[in-house]
Amino acid sequence: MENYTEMLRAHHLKATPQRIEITNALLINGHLTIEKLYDILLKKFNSISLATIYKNINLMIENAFIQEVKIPNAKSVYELTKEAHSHLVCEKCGSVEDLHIDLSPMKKLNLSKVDFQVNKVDMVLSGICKNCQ
Amino acid sequence: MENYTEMLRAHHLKATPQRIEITNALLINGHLTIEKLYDILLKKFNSISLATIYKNINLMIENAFIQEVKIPNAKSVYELTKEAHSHLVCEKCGSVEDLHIDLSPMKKLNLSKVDFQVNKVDMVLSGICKNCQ
DNA sequence: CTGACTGCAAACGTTTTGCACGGTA
DNA sequence: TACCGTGCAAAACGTTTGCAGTCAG
Repeated sequence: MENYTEMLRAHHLKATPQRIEITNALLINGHLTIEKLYDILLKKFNSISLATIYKNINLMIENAFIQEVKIPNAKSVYELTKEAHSHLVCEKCGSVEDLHIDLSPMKKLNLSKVDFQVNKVDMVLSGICKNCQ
Repeated sequence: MENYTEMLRAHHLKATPQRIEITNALLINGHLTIEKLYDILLKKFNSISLATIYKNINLMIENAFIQEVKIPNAKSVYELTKEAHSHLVCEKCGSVEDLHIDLSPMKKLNLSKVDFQVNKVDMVLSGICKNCQ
């Protein structure tokens, strides 16, 4: 928390209560849609605006504090930026979990037949989570 | 072409000129946004409606003829359904190419520590394509 | 104290819907 | 011929913008 206050200031962004609560909600919940984030923040600020959520999400994406995760057949979720990882998405309950798996071999495509310089790998594994099995 | 006419009928969908042109455009172009698809179809049908495009895209997704590909920082593209594969997206020119690479090892996650039954793997590699290097 | 941020309302772009007409089977 | 599909217009949705008041630094 204090952590993100400093991070915000380091990027010349004011550490408003709304912004701190956004990072907090993501820290606790891991992955959130705009909708759920709004619901959560409404409990803390009874008159927070969706516009504020959008403005801050976009600002924080630009500053690389958070990232959007696009998911097949579902709304995007947002998460705090951490080391590169993939995602497990449950087709039943919609839960999203991180999967830390080494995809660096994928970055060496330029050495093989396909001539493409890979900068980033986004992988989503869809299936059934532990609880839903 | 005749191919898709049959496929449509097999699914109790009428093989209208608009639908045939959609499959045709995807067959020729590989990956298209709604926007580009609309532009292409406008040249064949000077009064085609965006509503028609959307209705048909959704219908054909439901019938598994085509698939949506969600791309980081860009609009979704649509492609004809074929065997599972990944995508190479150029960050400079925006081009999308198929990459046929074996990801079946990813499906065996349930055998390891992570208990998750993987049904589908969606991977997008972002970087710089051959032409843009 | 001052510029940045919030919340509201309006605007915007994209996607969906309802309906009358037209075309496929 | 019967019904499905098209095109139009309007509506619904998610997101962005402009602005006046407020707050963090």
